[in-house]
Amino acid sequence: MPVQKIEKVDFLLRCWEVFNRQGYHNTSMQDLAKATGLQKAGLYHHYPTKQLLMESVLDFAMQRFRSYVLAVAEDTSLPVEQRFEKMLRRQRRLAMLQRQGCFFANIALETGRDEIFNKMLLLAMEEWTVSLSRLYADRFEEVDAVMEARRVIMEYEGAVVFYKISGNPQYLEDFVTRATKAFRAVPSIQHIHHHTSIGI
Amino acid sequence: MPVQKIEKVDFLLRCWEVFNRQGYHNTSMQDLAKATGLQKAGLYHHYPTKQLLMESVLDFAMQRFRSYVLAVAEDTSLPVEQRFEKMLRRQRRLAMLQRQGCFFANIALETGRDEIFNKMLLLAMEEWTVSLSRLYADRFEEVDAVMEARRVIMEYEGAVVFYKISGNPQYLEDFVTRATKAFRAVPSIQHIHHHTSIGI
DNA sequence: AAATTTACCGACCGATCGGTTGGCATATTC
DNA sequence: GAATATGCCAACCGATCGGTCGGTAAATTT
Repeated sequence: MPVQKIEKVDFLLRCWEVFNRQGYHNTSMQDLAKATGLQKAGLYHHYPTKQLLMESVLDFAMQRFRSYVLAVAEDTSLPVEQRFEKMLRRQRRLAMLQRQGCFFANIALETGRDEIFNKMLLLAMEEWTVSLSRLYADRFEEVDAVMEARRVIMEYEGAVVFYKISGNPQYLEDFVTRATKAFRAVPSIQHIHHHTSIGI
Repeated sequence: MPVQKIEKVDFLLRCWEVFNRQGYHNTSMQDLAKATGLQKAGLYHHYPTKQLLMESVLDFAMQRFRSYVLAVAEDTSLPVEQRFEKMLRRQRRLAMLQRQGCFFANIALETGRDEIFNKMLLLAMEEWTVSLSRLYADRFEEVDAVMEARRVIMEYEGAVVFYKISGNPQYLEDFVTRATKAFRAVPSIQHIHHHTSIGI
């Protein structure tokens, strides 16, 4: 076999950048070819359809998100408050790269009704939620921790909407400040593993 | 001049439905023609470009949003807590029509980087914020009322993302419940018009 | 060294894109 | 009733869409 013109990781990264900048429908295979240095037919050698290529890109994006953002939650060398803030700051930084916002939300709102990427997208959002909820674990019971984590992610997604149409990073900055402050304000409970049974 | 095939309001409504269902880039002039009963060239008789047609649709959408959702804030026949909940319930209902979510957010995330509709979109979001913030007026100082209103809208937009990829209305329902409960929990202050000047 | 597998490309496909043109029919103005 | 203005459409434009095909050149297997 001949030499590759581009490594798989580089290839997916370039595609991700284009999809993130232009959206799914507004990105053509021609655009992706140009961005990766291949020809259009070269893309179809590796991926049978645009949709399947996008699924690979989504998968790749999730891996990167996992290692760049979600991994912070597991870094036990940092106190939980710092982990929380660091996670939000990394989310924020991602959103501000080229002012694209949140890749998952972009694709979610654009293609949600088509049901083509929803399974992957929901999986990503729920994994994100679980990850963030672990930081609430010593402050809330599990159900509440998950709900609060989801609420914070929702607020983040909304902040991204404001940021994206205004170009003003203050919306994101305020979000981080507000959420971090609220997190610190919740008192830590000593996590008594109380099963709800009473008596006997 | 010959008879019109369709009233302007009906025309814009049909276009809005299509744009809301399919997004901006994924909607063709052909699609709009079919939805309105005209031919493509007929559209171009009224609007010189697709972009300008969209601007009219955005304007129309804002008018409808104003009268269906924002107007609730001004309905002084209802106590402020009920106005608040009614507004959120109407937002929620709008998002669930055909599961399209929030029209403004859809277009914002799809076209935000293109800078073509951002001015109108930001105007819409800020008008929404101001409207909702009026309900906080007897609970917060103005700056805080605006910030809290914006925060609730952000949370709503995030809830819509979850709803759209899951099809599960519970995300929206929980949002309304949570936000309404939080609103009721804030104590009403007697709105002393204190200018920040001290002494003299 | 022959056969096979792989990475890739130039050229092409029918369909559709946003947009244009010329003209027809109807309602209004004069 | 002639002139004008309007609402609309059939047919068309070059460009681009997602996707296909036949082939070439290089690395690997045999």
